[in-house]
Amino acid sequence: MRADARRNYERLLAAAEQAFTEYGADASLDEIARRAGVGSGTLYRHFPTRDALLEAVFGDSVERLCASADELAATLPAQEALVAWLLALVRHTTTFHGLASTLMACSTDESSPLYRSCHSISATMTALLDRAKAAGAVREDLAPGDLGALVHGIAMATEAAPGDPSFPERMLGLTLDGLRPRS
Amino acid sequence: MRADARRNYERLLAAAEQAFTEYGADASLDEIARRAGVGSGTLYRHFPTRDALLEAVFGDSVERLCASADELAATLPAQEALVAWLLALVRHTTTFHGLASTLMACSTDESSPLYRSCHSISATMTALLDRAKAAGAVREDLAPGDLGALVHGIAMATEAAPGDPSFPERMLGLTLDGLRPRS
DNA sequence: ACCTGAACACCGTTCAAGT
DNA sequence: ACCTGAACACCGTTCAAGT
Repeated sequence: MRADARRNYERLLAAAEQAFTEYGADASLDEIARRAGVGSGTLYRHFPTRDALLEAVFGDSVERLCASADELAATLPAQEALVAWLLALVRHTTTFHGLASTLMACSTDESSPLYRSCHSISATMTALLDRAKAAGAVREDLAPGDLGALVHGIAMATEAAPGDPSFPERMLGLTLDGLRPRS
Repeated sequence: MRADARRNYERLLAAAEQAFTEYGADASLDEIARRAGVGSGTLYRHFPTRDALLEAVFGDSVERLCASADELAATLPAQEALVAWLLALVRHTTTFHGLASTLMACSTDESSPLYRSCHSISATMTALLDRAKAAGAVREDLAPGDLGALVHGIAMATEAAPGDPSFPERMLGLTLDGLRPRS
């Protein structure tokens, strides 16, 4: 990549992260280009869609989040590892408004730039869930997709209930209790 | 109200219901005015905000939904009445895309035209919840606001998972199990 | 090869001019 | 009293013109 192109790419990424944090996932793309000191066409050249830009901004951190599951699995009992990772997932997908619903929407669309991130998330969750099932901590008949939907629902509810830092933990606690095997 | 004003009001209401169903809660207001055969200024005269229009379109059905709780409470055991009504609530708030998050956002904003509907919903839910607690079917420490958040989360997840009619019921089932008192 | 910014089609909202 | 539709400020996206 040419030097000026690379510089513009980096500037766009920084401006996008700032704008997404400030205004949410539907921040104005024009505003992002303006903040980066770049023509709007340049933004579209580097990132053809909003999802491509979101993926560039957040893809790495999603991969790190998924990688962290190995450590949790190695140090914690199955059930605690699952809960801890799901909490981290909710905190991560609520770093800015609208990210949770965006990730939810692309989970079935293989052509989306965010599909890779969605897939990593669901694969990681499934692995932790299987381990929790094997340990008898979660009922066998729980479909990974259903757990994913519940967690995304909690993430979206969290976005609507700001100012209560313990909210995600409490919601996850209430929900996870319902996933225990019947005694 | 003048005869032509009333006619325009009715036309706007019909066009809005159609557009909301077709395009979701963020349907173009301009398009709604056009469908109603009315200038855009007329729409704003009758409904100063999008929320005012949403309230006019859906307020009555929310009141009917809340009124139906009495019948459920009279004919069903406490736990079943709660579950049945929550399912009806989810089905109602997912009649078109974006309604659930709109209702969620206005639950704390007393100045919103939708606040009345929000309040009716939470009051009805609290009554059914208290009855379920009294019957020993739900744990005493469950805050009504937390149950509301979970249900809204399920509604938003439902919007993102179309084509599975049993989805809301399954999600509610999973969640409600977790709300049982510990044995 | 890459960038710029004008151009286009849209949207929400307001308001002067009409009846 | 009520309505209309032009006007304004925005937005996403494209593309001819520049370097």
